[in-house]
Amino acid sequence: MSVRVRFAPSPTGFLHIGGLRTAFYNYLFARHNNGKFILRIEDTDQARFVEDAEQDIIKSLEWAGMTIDEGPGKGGDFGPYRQSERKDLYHKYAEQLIESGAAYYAFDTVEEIDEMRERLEKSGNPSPKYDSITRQSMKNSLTLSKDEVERRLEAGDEYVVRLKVPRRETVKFEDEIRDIVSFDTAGLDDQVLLKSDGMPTYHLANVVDDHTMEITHVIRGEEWLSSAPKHILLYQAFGWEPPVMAHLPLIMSPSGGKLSKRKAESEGIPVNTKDYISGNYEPEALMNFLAYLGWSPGDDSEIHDLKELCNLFTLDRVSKGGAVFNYKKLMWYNENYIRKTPAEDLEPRVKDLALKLGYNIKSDEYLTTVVELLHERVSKVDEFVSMGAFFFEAPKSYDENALKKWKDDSPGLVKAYKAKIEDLPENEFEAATLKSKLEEVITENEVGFGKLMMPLRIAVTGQGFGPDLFPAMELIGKNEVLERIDKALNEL
RNA sequence: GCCGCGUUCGUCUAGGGGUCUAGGACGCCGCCCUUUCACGGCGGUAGCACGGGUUCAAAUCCCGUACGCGGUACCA
Repeated sequence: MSVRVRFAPSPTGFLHIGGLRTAFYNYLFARHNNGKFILRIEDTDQARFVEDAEQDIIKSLEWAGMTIDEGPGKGGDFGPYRQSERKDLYHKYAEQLIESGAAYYAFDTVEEIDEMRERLEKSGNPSPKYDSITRQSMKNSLTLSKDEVERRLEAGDEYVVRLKVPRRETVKFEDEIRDIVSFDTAGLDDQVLLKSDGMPTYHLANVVDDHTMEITHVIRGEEWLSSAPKHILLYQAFGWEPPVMAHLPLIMSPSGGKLSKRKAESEGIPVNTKDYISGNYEPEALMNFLAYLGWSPGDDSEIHDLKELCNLFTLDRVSKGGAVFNYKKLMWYNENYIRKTPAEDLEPRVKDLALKLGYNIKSDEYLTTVVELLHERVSKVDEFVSMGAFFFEAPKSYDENALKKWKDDSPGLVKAYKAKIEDLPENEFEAATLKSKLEEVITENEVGFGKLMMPLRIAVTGQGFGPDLFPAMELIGKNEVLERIDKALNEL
């Protein structure tokens, strides 16, 4: 049977970085096995539904380099791919379960259940909320007479359909990543399958869809592991063969715990995929990094492109423990990808960014040189226009840290240097000459190279770091450089 | 509380009884290159959670403990 996997997010917000990784593992697995990668939108929670979320998910996957084989907007033989459009199916299967005795109608209101829960907790017997005893005291088709149930249904009373979880049974299954996992049904609630608004819960919809869509492998986050036995029970109740399960380790925050929106942001980690898009991260770098967060190919390699990752990825090499998001390593990947990218591919992107900031770009050649000078120094594309801002406009302020290098003798040295270069003809205002002039000044004044170098850099760029200064000055041009030196001399 | 899952350098990981005085990567530190900033090169720092077994031999297998994480909804 050919491999079919799905990424099944619920459209309750922007695609989270953890969701992106889950999608990616599914994608890699599909491609590795020549299978299909399916997107299914699990929009069964009306209350948390977010209008733009689906588009955000699709855009994010596309940006990350994943192509969807079947899904909303894409089509496929197993649609529709939005659960809200498959309501009839779930009802049909829920009824089937009721007929076979595997599920039942329940008429208790949310309030009544809360009350029951509270009472149980106070009685010091907090654990099973719906064991066979409790359930008998509640209003459902297990305890009510057939006529009464009939009457309530016809009267339009609100009801849910619950799975009748068998008691004192062990549910065992083999997880591709965790081996045998087993649960005792005593700890399982009689899960709601159909909500009173007529929508299915995740559990029903998920099982019905995975089966009807012929999903072969369910690869999802570890937060689903505890629900897996419920799903297994459902497959059994339907008489269906469950798909292979694989529960992925969670991505953790550096301070511990699941990488939540709040935590991530307070730690400076972008949490939504769209933040990586707008933050100008390299998708290949992010995906390479994400692939290695909970998986490794087993050798010492670190850098792989999408195609290689597809070739290398197998579930048996996924690790079990949670993986802490390491932002610095992400940046290392990003840097790597930028260096590998040819300058001419970077140029249009840098141009866009510069234009967005309202910078005036003298010429394409000018931009080419800017990119070349900074190529080995930036770790993210937007740094071409931040670290390299001085290529486009005179420094508006001077970096505080760098200013420590502006000493008492700095103005004198800078003045001396200015005197040496101000009479240079335009066509001799080039890197080698500028450098030799600087050498003259330092020997004449018997000071170290850095004594003049740093102040000069500060004057021209406003920073204490950056690209090779002499070619940079050459590019910026004589008039501008002299103006900047004057400005610094006046202000510092 | 209960249930489940996990635990190798600060972090991501390799390792599946002897080849482990535990390998790689990020980070950090140092040196070299560069009379500037980086890149790069070289080197260093640092880890098998703990306690019991099993075995001639355990990071590797078993059992406990601790700790972490997840779940415990008419949310996914």
